[in-house]
Amino acid sequence: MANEPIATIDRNSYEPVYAQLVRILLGQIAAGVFRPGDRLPSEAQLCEQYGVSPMTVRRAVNILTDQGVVIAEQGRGTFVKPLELSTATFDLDGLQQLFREGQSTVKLLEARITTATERTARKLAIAVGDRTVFIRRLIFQGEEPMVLHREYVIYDPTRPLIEAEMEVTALRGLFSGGRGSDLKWGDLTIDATVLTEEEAALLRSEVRTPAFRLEHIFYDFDDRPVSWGWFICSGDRFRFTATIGVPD
Amino acid sequence: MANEPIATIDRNSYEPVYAQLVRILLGQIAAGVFRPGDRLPSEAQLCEQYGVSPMTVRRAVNILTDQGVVIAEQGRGTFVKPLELSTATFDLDGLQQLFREGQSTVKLLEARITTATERTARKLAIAVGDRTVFIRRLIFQGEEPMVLHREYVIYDPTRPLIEAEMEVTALRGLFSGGRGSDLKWGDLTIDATVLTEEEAALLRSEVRTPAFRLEHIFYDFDDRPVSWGWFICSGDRFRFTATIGVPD
DNA sequence: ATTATACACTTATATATGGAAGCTGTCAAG
DNA sequence: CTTGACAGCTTCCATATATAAGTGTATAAT
Repeated sequence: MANEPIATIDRNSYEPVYAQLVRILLGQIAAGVFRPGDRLPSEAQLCEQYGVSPMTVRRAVNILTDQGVVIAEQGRGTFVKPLELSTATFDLDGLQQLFREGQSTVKLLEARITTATERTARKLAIAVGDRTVFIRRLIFQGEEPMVLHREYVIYDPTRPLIEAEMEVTALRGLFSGGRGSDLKWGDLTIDATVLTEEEAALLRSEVRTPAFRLEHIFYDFDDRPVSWGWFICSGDRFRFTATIGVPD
Repeated sequence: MANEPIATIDRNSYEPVYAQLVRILLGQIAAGVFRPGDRLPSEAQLCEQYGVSPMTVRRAVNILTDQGVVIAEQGRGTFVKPLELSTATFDLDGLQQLFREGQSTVKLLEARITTATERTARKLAIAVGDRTVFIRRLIFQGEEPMVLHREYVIYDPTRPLIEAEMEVTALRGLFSGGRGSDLKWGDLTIDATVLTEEEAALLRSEVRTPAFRLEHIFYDFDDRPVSWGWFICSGDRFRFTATIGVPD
């Protein structure tokens, strides 16, 4: 009767019991009731304290575990994890918001068939001289040019990919998951770079402004590259953020 | 008898049944058996096909769901998600590897007590002129300087934080989760920048080389900032990578 | 023709139960 | 003092069962 928890489970809530338990435990960790290194109450204790079944407690603890908030050691207990920089994950929400709600417009600067250079051929796993489609787009937010996009797509007359890719909505589809394309997976890398003269002019910025270069290669279900390209984002208009630990 | 799965559950394996099921389903998605937009077999069908209980199937499907590979719609079915750029998450593994296995050494360049400037005071939520500890470190990989670190820590005589922070192992602790510090959470942002003259000299690189600036603020359990600082990583030695979709 | 109901099928949640595996301390035998 | 067996705790895994809730279709009533 000593450890009566302050928060209780609301059986009439729409929020499932296991989710309530996750929320309660997260709140206690955030409030400092359980600190890094501390042991959480055992699952049996949690069952009794909150009046729920073992499987429900297990589910809640599992969620905390693969959220990286706690670590469970068999035979010893469940412990609150200390801060780890390496758990930080940066996502592309900032970039994605660009393509929401029609606040952005895509202007097609160029789209033509070219022959692959040595570099392009290597990236796309084709032969030098093979034909590719080169696309250049500029993404505006209102009147402001925000992102420049260059992309090489393998030229394949049997596929209607070219026409689809050239549509202004193609980019949006990539971000918000539109049509089920025949792309299986992709590799992304972020590099630090500076704007070239051409890029600075298009983005209405100064030459040599620090910028991000988000490179992407997409593969089809035969694991063959389909497209290679990159986004150029001026560094004074973009940043990536992450939060580690358990904020309020 | 039509849909006998090729892979089966190994009851004698150390790998739990639910994990085996996750691996099997991921493999089938990667192999193109189930393509974006397709409906997975219903949970009841999976139960029968693999001879496992509903709860086990549920657990496997749940894992796929919060891995973002599939999306489950109540009453309709579970569907394979198409590629989404926004699901890409970049982690700091590259940076973390720096601190593994003693391959890196930390050289303390400077550590002295200063008074907060306007900018520092704002970041640390203190008054201008309050005392802080300024730390400058250089992280080497072998003979090569890789990362420059600057940090302002609130000066608090009651806490032995200063001595702890000044140890060369302090950085490693932050990355690999050493001692359970009294830090509750932190904010991280990545900016694009270029090396200043001082930074270029220390990192043995050219001035104005593109670089990443990883800024961090850590808070204690009273939600008050404890330290503010940033890492400078030359762009030709660092990049962030991510993979989306289901590769082999 | 339109609307309402019923039914089949789906995922979502929660309970009760049993056992396996790992850690830790105690206690007795050597 | 050391070693080994054992009990009691922990998390981990899997099953069987029941209820709830969303979706779509077929059917019956209006």
